[in-house]
Amino acid sequence: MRVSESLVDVDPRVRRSREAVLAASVALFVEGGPRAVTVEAVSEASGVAKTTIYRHWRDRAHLLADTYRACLPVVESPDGGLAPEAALREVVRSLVHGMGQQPTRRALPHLISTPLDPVDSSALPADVLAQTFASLVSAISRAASSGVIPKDTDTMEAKHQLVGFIIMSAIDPTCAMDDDLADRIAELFIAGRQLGR
Amino acid sequence: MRVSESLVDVDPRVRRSREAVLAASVALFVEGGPRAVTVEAVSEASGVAKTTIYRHWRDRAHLLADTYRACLPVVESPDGGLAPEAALREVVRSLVHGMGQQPTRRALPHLISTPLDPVDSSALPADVLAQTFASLVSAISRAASSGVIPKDTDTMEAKHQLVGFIIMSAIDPTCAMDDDLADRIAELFIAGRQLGR
DNA sequence: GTAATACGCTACGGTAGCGTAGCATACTGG
DNA sequence: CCAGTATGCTACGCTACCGTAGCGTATTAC
Repeated sequence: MRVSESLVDVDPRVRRSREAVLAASVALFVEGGPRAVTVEAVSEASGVAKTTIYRHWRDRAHLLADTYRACLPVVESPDGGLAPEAALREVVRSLVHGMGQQPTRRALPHLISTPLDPVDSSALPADVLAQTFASLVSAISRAASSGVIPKDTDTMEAKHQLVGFIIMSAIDPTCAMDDDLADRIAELFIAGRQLGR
Repeated sequence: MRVSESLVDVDPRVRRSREAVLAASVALFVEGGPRAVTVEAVSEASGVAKTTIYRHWRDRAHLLADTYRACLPVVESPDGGLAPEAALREVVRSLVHGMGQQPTRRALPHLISTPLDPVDSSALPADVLAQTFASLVSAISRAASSGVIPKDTDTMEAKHQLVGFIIMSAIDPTCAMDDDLADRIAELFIAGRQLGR
């Protein structure tokens, strides 16, 4: 029917409720992980009645899935006109920036383990987290095929290397997630790949 | 009173029960995280009566803490006679090996997030995970002060770099956690540090 | 063999959370 | 102003899980 209906909820009451619920839900998830996201806790924290929550989400699993999504950063793909090396650096910057944002940063450990939870993963898209790193993977591939890093580079291994560095930094609350760090991560990665073996 | 009593349980019934419970508990934790470790589930999976479990562990939190510990790898410190670079490579090998072992490997995502859980972390020593990386940190420090990597290396940053690489590899079930990988991780790290900036 | 002890079993009481029903109230769009 | 609709509220029934009590049985050490 009308596609716009799901995007632009005309009734401001609906918009208000949804936003309040999701904000509270994210806050609870960040603070205490999936276990803290109970419908009753969300209701109390948001000021939205429990019954109203169930009018917008089929069950707790669907609410949790939306919460999970809301915690993930949006990593934009780099400008297609950029050279492979610059594009790689740009993606790393974007990733570091995204991972450094609240609530992503504090939710990160939970974001990693929640998809494995046999209860809480029920309605959770398994590839949402992987999707966050899609542009990084393609940037690595471009860098490899263009010779910025060795052509026989194992893309997945390189992904583990970069993502691991970024995530561990983000998990450490004392770590500044700025462009300096991003550039250093990219630099150490490229330098090691060029020299190593 | 007798210190030995807690270490050497003379009664084999006690030993049997404890081992059966912990084995089942670890299996449940690996499979479904802390949420799956319910006293009743452990009881059923182990064949040990619930009341017996409570005779050995004060409450669920203490059982979970032991389970958590049992999932962590033991990383031995490298031989003190080893040169800094060799020692670093050795620690990385040991870490990669330890993280590649079951049940550590599959439990890893849960091991990262559980300490942050306001419920399940109640009796969980916060530094147990960090302790696992203690020998790595000291190896990095030695490598830096001896000039294998730049002397002004940020130890914590280097730790994030190495631990992140290792953990992300371990989380990927398709990744072979062998000495080849360990050596490559160490090599890429050192090469990048020597050349980068 | 015998006393000590660990264990299994059943049955509790209590709590937290899920998801629903029904009805009254407040808000929104026209 | 009015009809439609979203919301709030109370009260449920249901399930899973925690932690305990009491008693009979089996295993162990001596």
